[in-house]
Amino acid sequence: MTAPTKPTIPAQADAAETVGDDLHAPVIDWFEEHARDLPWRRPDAGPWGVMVSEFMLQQTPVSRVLPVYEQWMARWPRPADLAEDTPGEAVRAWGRLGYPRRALRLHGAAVAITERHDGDVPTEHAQLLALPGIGEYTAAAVASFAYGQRHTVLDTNVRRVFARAVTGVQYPPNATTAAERKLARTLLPDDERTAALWAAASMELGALVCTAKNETCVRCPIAALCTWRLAGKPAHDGPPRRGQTYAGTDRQVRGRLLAVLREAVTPVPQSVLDRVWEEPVQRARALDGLVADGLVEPLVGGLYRLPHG
DNA sequence: AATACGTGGCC
DNA sequence: TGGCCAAGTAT
Repeated sequence: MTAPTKPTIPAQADAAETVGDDLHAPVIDWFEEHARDLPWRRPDAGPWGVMVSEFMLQQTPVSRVLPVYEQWMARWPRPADLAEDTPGEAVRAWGRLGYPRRALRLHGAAVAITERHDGDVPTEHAQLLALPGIGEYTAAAVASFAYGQRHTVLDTNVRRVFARAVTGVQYPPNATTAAERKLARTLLPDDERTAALWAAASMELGALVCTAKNETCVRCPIAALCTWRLAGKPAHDGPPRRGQTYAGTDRQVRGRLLAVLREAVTPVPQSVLDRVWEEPVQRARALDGLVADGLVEPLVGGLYRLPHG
């Protein structure tokens, strides 16, 4: 069918096409000067190192990932090495990084890579996306950082940089919008190598300079072009961004239960787990949830351990 | 679309 | 001191 009326191109996207050309060089130059020397960015990290780092960095600061990453890569230097071990060992090695389902999914991804991809991290975005624990962002990140491909890598840092520099607002929307994806595509350099650099550079800018709080515009390579800054840095208006409650939630109980099981060498009796939380209903619900998620394996006789299978 | 999912550092 | 924040994914 033909579209009788072509939607008007939003003025922002139109302007962005021009603006993009002004942003790329300064941001990439800044990156090449100021990029952190992170282990997963070194040439010897390889696609598996990039992928492991991306799993660990989901919602988790670099400083806490570094030591766990080093131990992980030393122990499981290839996907097949991790696949041979139990998922419980992955959960244990995950330590206190948080969101331990990531460890389970990373193990599952390693198994899938071993079975379906001959042990090599796949190169295609669609193949990456099909792996457990890999969503839109991580698929693009691995394809871009590990294989130098041209993808829109839209994480919280990049979204914030775009929101400020181009859209002129302090914070991006709560959830990623179609408009943001469109803007990211518009801003993505045509050249593959430049696009990959741009992805890493715009993310690093958001992580180091254009931060959520206490942004340091004096160090920003595109401050002169930043719409938000030029507008006087107006405060975020819209609906408040949902905070994450934690104290007293099932998540806290799950955390305590799993902490006990991570430290245990032998199966743990129910009675020991019972001590981590007073309230029995919530305690039972949390444990059931962990079992349902595959993070805990119940054995006969009221014993529990990290999953072996 | 909204919600669940860990943990710890910071101001 | 406690809410905010940190390279999201799955349902």
